[in-house]
Amino acid sequence: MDQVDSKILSLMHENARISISEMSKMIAMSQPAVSERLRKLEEQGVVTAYRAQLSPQKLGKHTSAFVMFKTNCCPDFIKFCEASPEIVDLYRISGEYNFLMKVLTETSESLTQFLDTCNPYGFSTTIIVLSTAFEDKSLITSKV
Amino acid sequence: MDQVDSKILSLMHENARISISEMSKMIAMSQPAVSERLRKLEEQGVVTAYRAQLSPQKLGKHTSAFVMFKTNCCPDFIKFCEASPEIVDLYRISGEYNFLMKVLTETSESLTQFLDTCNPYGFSTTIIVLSTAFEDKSLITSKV
DNA sequence: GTTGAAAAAACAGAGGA
DNA sequence: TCCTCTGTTTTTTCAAC
Repeated sequence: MDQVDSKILSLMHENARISISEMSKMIAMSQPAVSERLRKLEEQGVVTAYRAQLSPQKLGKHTSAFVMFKTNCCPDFIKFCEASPEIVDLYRISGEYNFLMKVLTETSESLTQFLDTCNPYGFSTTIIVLSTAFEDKSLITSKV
Repeated sequence: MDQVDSKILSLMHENARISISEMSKMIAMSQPAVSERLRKLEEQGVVTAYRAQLSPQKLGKHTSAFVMFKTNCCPDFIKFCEASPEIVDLYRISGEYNFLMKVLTETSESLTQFLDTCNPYGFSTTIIVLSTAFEDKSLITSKV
């Protein structure tokens, strides 16, 4: 992991569909060399996936919320969460609550309906997202 | 936005570096047709970005937390957050707190140091992430 | 790490259901 | 309108160095 790798990761964070040849021009290195470095970063698990980022709004998901949950049936609860399309992220947390999840629903009504389906598993507190200032800031501080 | 578009978005969520030609085989449609559909989805803003997903651990970020913040100097606070590399996500929220942020730091010590830098802006509550059950579940429920 | 040739993919235009 | 077919250009892969 040197500065060239950092630059590759930084470019890939900006646009994961950039071609290897374009990257190779930007970092002044031959295309097979860049290709091999990227392959190694994938192999080492530094790059875990390449994902298209989709607009929730354009897909009809207009309500976003974080829900903190307190449950004592963890394995079942995790299965339930995996099967719930509304839940995009699920974290195990410390403190009064067990879990924190990010939820996307069409409307506040469908959020209510979703919360009702969670009731059998325990107690929750819901934090409504009013707006997103920014998301997915790069983990890499690339020089050059 | 028909089922073919859904399938394209689903494939792109799984692997954003998939080639158009491979997708065209999978959905039994010619390559220019798939290419044009993807172009339109980008143009319409359904696809907002393509990002490499990086492993925080492999980049030395071993501590993950959500921090709720209460501040009365919003514009300045947002600028501060944008300039803080530890903060990857920032949301405006309803309730007792103003903001919710996701923070990644190297250790719990560096999390403490980060929280100290936030002090001038208001009050915070920190939720430590013990583990991630899952993240970035697909927004698309693609048939076929 | 570079170069250069072969294979694959993306692009752009013409024409058809 | 949306798709397919086809030829051209670009990119990727793989050999040898």
